[in-house]
Amino acid sequence: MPPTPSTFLNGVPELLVLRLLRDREMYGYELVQAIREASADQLTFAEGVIYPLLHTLERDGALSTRRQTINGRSRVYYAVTPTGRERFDALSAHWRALTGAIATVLEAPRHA
Amino acid sequence: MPPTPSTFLNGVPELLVLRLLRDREMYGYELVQAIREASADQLTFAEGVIYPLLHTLERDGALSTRRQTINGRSRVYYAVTPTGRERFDALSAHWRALTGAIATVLEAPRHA
DNA sequence: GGTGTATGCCTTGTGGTGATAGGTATGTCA
DNA sequence: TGACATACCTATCACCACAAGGCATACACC
Repeated sequence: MPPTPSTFLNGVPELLVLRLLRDREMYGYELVQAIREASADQLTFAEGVIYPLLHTLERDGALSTRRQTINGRSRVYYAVTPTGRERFDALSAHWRALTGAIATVLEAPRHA
Repeated sequence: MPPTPSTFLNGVPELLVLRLLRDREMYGYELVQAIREASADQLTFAEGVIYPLLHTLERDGALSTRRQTINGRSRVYYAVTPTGRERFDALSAHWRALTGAIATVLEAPRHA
């Protein structure tokens, strides 16, 4: 009966991943926690969401990868490419436009 | 390659339908245009989205219906029930919490 | 009379995506 | 030894917006 856990979250993982990687390169496992921490535990996307997303973004040319072994564990660092930067800018603009429009409808005094 | 047209829109039709019906009862066809107009054409949900949604909300007890024939055409008016009102309040709160959290991540100066 | 447009309802099929639930492997610490 | 964190991955499911139709009546225009 209650809305599904993913209500309002369509597209959000991609938006946040690109946003965080805009600051600095990170690896998947790190991103999962970074999103949770940056949102004060309000946003949590599991690895099953992040890893496939990273693969898609890399395949689309939005991210580049760099492999590195640290303490015997292998990490795959992702960085935003110029294409990815454009993608983030477009996504971000889309996000602002939509949330603005929705706020307009929600806050309108009355709908005659 | 660009994000799908429905990016960021998961759950939004339900939120807006309940919001508009909170003001006054409306029928499906009317809601389709009301959403478009209330958002200055920035938000458009076709009948294929709205009608099934109305049926689901009615089945869940969030909406009640009233049939009326006007000018030979049959209309189905929908009104928010107390259950629907609660649902809207919950959805609305969820919306504000998520958009707030996302804004926090987006606008953070830097993610160390 | 015929044609197009608006009104008003509806359904089916598909694609995209977050969620769930696994699996594999190494390092660390009690 | 066992438990837990780290770090990668995949397959399957459920949900929902979208596209693309269908059906019927009213009305305007030519």
